[in-house]
Amino acid sequence: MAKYLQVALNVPLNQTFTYLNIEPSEISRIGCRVEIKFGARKTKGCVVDEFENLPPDFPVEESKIRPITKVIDEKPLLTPELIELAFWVSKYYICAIGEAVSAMLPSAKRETDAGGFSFVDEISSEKAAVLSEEQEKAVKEILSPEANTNLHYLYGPTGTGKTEVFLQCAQKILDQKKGVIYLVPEIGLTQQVIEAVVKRFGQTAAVLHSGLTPSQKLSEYHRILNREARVVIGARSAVFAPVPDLGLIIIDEEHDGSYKSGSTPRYHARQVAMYRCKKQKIPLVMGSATPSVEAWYLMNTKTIARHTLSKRLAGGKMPQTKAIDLKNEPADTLCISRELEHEINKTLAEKKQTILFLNRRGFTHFYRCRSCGFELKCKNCSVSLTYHKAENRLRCHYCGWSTTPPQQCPQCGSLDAGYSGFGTEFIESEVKAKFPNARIVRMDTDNLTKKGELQEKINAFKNNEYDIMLGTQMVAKGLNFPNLKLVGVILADTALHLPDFRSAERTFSLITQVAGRAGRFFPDGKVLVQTYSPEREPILFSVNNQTQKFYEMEINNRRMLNFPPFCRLVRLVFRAPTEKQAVEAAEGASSILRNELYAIYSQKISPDFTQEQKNKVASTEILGPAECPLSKIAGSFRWQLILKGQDITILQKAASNLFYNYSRPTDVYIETDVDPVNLL
DNA sequence: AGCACGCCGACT
DNA sequence: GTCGGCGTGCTC
Repeated sequence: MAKYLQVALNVPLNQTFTYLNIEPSEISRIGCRVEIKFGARKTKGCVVDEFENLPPDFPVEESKIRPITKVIDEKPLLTPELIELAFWVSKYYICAIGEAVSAMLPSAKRETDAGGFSFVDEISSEKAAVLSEEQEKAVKEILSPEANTNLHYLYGPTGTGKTEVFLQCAQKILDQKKGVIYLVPEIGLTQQVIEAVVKRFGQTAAVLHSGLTPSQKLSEYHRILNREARVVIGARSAVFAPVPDLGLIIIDEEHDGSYKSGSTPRYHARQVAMYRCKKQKIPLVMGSATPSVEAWYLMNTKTIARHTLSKRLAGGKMPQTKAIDLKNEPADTLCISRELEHEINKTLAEKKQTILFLNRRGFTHFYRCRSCGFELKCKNCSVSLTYHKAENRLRCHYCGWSTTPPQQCPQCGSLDAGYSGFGTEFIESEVKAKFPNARIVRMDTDNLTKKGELQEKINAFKNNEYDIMLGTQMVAKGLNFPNLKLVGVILADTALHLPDFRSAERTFSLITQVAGRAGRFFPDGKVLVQTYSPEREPILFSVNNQTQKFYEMEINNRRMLNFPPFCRLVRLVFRAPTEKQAVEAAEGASSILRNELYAIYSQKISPDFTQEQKNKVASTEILGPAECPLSKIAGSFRWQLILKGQDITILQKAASNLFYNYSRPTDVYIETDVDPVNLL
């Protein structure tokens, strides 16, 4: 047994700590949790390395090394593969190694989720369906050892049978005695996929979800480690499942935002999966009806192999989809247009169901012309400007540029222009007033804090206990209601106006996904999309089902404005109890970063850089400081800097030097976000 | 991040 | 004279 153990602790320090090993063991302790004394407190850590002799340049005196209190795990919880992955996560996402390790361990504090699942304990093995020609071909190509790439994408509209392809790929990997990780979005509405996996693989499956207690999760880890469970299904953090002899990772609904972690380490499960699969030389297969723009671009450049499913299996037609131009509605219209009202009444009369969808809460402060729909954007960044009432200015939250709100619309000259919007509560009252006899259920995250309530409401709606469901994001995902006939999007523009360069992508994806809910069971299913901007591409292309055209347009925009996938971003958020502190911290950091980049450029730090690399450093931009669009959260003021450049390693180097060496004032916190998914 | 140490103000 | 405010600094 090794004399010294290197222990990673869940503290924001970029180092490990050395302890004396006290418990003899035949096997290596790497990957085991240990209990230790750290300073004055008792805490837990994870062994990431072990050795017999201290290195000659060991930083502290040997007498200072304390023995561990005890070994928690007799057998390692993390394999050497995962320890290596933790070091990669720590370096790539700029977090302490201990923070990366604890994100992988079952005892990690529970990740937030909209609600837990409830599961059947009964195991009814379900047989594989017969594949269509398209599906057969996809399975074969994905698992082909001769494929040009290990990255695969299953692209196809709702109802074309992606799940069955995933399941059969998984089965073939199991037949090779290898394990599978199957990732699904975080939000509790993908229960159908989870049930399908559990039904297909029975005892061989392990489900990692947020409803599990730490001890339940630990027991699932043991089942995974001793090869009892070979298919692991779960949300984002399941990408770290310690599956021995991993053979495949599946990412369902790849476009979904919940694959990006919102707290340290801010990893993206897709990025982690890509790294893990590349290291293990195994395939990664993603799937969606609305791939992320990055993924689509990588398919175009053949970095990811595209496998298209085009045929609707159940025979259901795509629903009839139509945009309703709110500019043509009478002035006293609130949120339900005449046509939508008419269709809801028709659906109620047929005893069928309606879903009304509002794609975002809260964001009401954007400038829009109520005559032509024109909205003001930043001249530098091409994102929507946010109105600040106190100073009466419109401001860009990427670069800080600002302008006074025009009195009349710059495009059509109308005086009926300003800032506006509405939220779920308001719509609920209008729906209640308009359809007094309808049974209405509202679903948004505020409304569903209790665990299990979400699933109850879904089941109740499925059982026809309600006529109208009113909800945000969550109703867009993976739900199938046999009696659903009408889907109404209250205001498709709301996501468009988010001051974020991905707003077009999100708008397109949301409308397309919502539309996929209707018409799966009714040939005359209908989708009505209310908007002030029916001519805007994300809305136009989703309503007309012109997927290719949307991606072409959006990729061109990203290229012109130099946003991902044509550049890389690192975002730094400075949080402080007063605005002054946040601004000053961001300004201080900004000048340090400029010096940092100059030092890298002038080869003080990296004398081995080539001219090409130097050029990349020189073209790196620092945007801001600017106030975050969500300028105050839980009493903290938030300001941000955005690093933009061609080479992610340069951005990471500058950001990590800042993060670990900047002696920040007390009360100021820095959040580092590599490859941010949103900039709010 | 915690937790201790340490040096100044307002209480019994 | 003590209790306690949070600035600074260290943790194998």
